[in-house]
Amino acid sequence: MDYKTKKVITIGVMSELTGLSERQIRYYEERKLIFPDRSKGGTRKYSFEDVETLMDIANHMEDGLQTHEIKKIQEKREQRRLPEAQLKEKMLRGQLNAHFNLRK
Amino acid sequence: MDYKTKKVITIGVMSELTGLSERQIRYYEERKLIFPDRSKGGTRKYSFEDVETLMDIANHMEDGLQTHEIKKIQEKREQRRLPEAQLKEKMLRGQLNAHFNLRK
DNA sequence: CGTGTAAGGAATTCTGACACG
DNA sequence: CGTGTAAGGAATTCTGACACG
Repeated sequence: MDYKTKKVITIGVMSELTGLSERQIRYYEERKLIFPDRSKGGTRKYSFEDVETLMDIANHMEDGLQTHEIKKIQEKREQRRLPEAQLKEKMLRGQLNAHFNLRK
Repeated sequence: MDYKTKKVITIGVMSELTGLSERQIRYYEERKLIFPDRSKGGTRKYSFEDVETLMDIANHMEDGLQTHEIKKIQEKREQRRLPEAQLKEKMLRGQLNAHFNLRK
């Protein structure tokens, strides 16, 4: 529906758009920083929003950050974007997970 | 720059987005109704604006119009979209072409 | 840790043509 | 006229691995 979030871009085009190598783009996916869709055949599909995310990642990498640090930043950004109710629910789930993980 | 006009979509995705076959999409290009970019390798790249254009074409085809009729409609639409100055210039060029074609 | 690369295979796309109508 | 299809080839993408560091 939305031009911004519709996943339609191949990794080759993404590479041109962001200046990153395909290797880098796939690696950031492995590190859970980017989440492409897949075609039936298995080829990755990205959105324009993903282009912005990748350029953001590229900037952070230039600053010498590690992928897990960038992941943290993304999570905080996501929290700030959430409404109150959802945020509380999310935090509660996190506490529950921590609780049960400790008891295991 | 613009999500709407940037050519980044492959023909396979276009086919899914519009419901048209790749054969149909290529044919409309042959009839000068749609103008994809090409990658270095030669694969077609479309924009979201092209998606809208194709769906418009699909509607006209359902109405039983022929491709050259749809082409005419596109040209009129393009004229309406042009500012005065450009329009006059365009018409003048057309007259000049007609003139020289006649004298050939 | 982050990225390049060669390897082999699979998915995707391309063109020109034949077919039908 | 508009579209399907089989054909052969080329471009694109995929994964897992080795390398460097």
